[in-house]
Amino acid sequence: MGTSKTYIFSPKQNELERAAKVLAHPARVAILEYISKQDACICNDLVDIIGLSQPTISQHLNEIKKIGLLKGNFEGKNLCYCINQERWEELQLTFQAFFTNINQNCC
Amino acid sequence: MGTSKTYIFSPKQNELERAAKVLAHPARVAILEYISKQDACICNDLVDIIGLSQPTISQHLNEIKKIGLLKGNFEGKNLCYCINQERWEELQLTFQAFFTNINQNCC
DNA sequence: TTTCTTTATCGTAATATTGCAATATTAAGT
DNA sequence: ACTTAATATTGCAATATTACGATAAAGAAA
Repeated sequence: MGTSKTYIFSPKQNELERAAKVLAHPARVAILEYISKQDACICNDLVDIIGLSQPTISQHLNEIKKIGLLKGNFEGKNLCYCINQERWEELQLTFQAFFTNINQNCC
Repeated sequence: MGTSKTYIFSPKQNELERAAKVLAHPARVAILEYISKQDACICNDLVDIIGLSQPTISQHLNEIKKIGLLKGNFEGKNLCYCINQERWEELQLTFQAFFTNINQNCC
């Protein structure tokens, strides 16, 4: 127990769930908002901006990375990354599709 | 620890996070998809359709209710409820707004 | 090479989430 | 009142998430 029974559900349902999970923390929302509004790659300073410890920010960034929302250089001292726009739009469509299907003939 | 530091973030960021959290489980996605595609109120049978136990479904429904996505009759034996369309559109806009702001002058 | 800066990983503690069996509740039907 | 059917609540076990101090790793700069 404690684990979601993902195998019961469709790939699309699990994909939406995975995308939603990334947005299901205000720090990740804040990080994504900040990066997506920058004019260039971001190369540090997230720790100061968000206000969580460096390890915590690192973990959150990793979650965002895992779903493919970041692209850039992830080697060496100074990271340089930004939003992976293709993936961004893909997820945008995923949410859009979810919210678009709804009937209203009811109570 | 184990608790998100929600007080660090803006109301909007926390609102998106709360909405995302509801979608951050495939069962809740499935439940919402099913209800939103019905032509009328739903009055039972979710347990059979989703494939989780009755208490578990009840808990998931409660999470969905808490964010205001369901309206209807919640008293008595046979529940009858459907999507609260106003709230649905509100959350749709919340996600839309989030995904709309993005710059692309980068790597 | 040593030092400094930046990011990642490890280890751990606190809390949250998920799931279900057992039980309670609620109201309709008899 | 008694039974039945549907949903809610309780209690608990397993796992996941969040956060951070300590430490490691990887370059850049001296």
